[in-house]
Amino acid sequence: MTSKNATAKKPAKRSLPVAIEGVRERILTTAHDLIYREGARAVGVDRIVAESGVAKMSLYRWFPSKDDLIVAVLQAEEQAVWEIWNQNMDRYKGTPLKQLRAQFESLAQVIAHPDSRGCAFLNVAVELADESHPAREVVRKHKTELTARFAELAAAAGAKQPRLLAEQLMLVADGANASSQALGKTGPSTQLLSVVDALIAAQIPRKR
Amino acid sequence: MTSKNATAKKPAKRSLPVAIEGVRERILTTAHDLIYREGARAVGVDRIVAESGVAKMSLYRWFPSKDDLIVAVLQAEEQAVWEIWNQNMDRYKGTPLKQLRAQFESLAQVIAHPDSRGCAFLNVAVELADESHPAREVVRKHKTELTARFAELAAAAGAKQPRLLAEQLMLVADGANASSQALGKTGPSTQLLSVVDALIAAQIPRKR
DNA sequence: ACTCAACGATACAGATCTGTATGGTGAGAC
DNA sequence: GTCTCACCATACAGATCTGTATCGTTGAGT
Repeated sequence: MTSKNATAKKPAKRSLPVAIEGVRERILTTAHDLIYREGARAVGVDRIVAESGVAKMSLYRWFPSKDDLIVAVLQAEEQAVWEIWNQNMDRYKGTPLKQLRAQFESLAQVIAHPDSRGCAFLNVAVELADESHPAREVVRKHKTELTARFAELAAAAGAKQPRLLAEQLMLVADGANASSQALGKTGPSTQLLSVVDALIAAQIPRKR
Repeated sequence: MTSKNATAKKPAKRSLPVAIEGVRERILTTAHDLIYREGARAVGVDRIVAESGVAKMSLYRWFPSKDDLIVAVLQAEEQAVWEIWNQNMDRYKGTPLKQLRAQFESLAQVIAHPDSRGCAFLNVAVELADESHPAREVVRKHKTELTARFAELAAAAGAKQPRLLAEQLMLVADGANASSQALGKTGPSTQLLSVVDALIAAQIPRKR
């Protein structure tokens, strides 16, 4: 634990130009990349330090522990997810059914990418089995929020049971992510959209 | 690597009564349990040795390396899965649609159990990111076989596109497992059967 | 010009990991 | 009785892990 700076204040006290913000960001970007590709447990801080080209003490200045770094990585991932989400929302503004389906088209594309290793949140949840791990709370929070937004969209699209449809969609979203890791990107994960369409068809009568 | 016994022969050369078979089995059972509950990377061989009450050298006599032990654990899990599968098949012999649904009722029960930590194969695939890891082949093999059996059942049940339905079902099966780890056993994973029914209804006209 | 803090570089402490080496014990084979 | 081998117990080697300590440098604020 950091002995200095008992008042948990960020080191950048006077200004935060390119240099200072750059170090933290570089660490976070590298950690995000490595942890996603190889796993939070498989990647050590020495590796993150080496590949981000910073000093080890710099990492521990910005992140009190590796666990804190993992939490920060997931929060960064969450931000990236919502950016894509919002892009899809903007593109089909006013047509909730298309917005809903666009999110899954987007997910299907991400999963099909060669570098994809599924859902970063699910992966961390599997690797850090202890549910009291701080990173697990980030996972729960994100998945809960995602489910809520699906429910909103489902309601706006005229679903008979929006909450039910939202949970069904979460199930298949996680399924596509997980399955793509077990059986590759040409396996069952390619059926994501067909399942989504079947579930939507069962709840939203006509339209489109 | 084992220096002795270059001819990869099992140590039990004359007889294998309770004592000899017992040690290997105890190691395997303990490893299965620990690895499933806490993760293959989180659990060390020292821990497995301690909790199974054997000598460390006994572990390395039966399993040349930890990776080999992990492979053996997955193979044992696979065997356990097929036993449950066969029980469900026997119970509804002659009615493929009921057999198919029974497999998912069974899965739903397993997932809902307090000690469940999802699918052992998916978890290992996430933890061991390197797809050339020997354990990953066991995962692929199992999931491929499972998909094939779903397709057989789907065809027997009269599905229009059995292979498509099989892959859809694999997707939701993996989804229920994964989601139960992220959002708990009261979340989207509880919708497994409702999704399965929707997919079946879309492919199998009447019946039942 | 002076100060101060972020930063790089290196070394280190202490724990933990996989795998090996070694010696003692006990039970079945001969 | 003697031999053999699976097994237990312990210690160890060497690598790797998280986190800390230390020193020198640099660059911006005053």
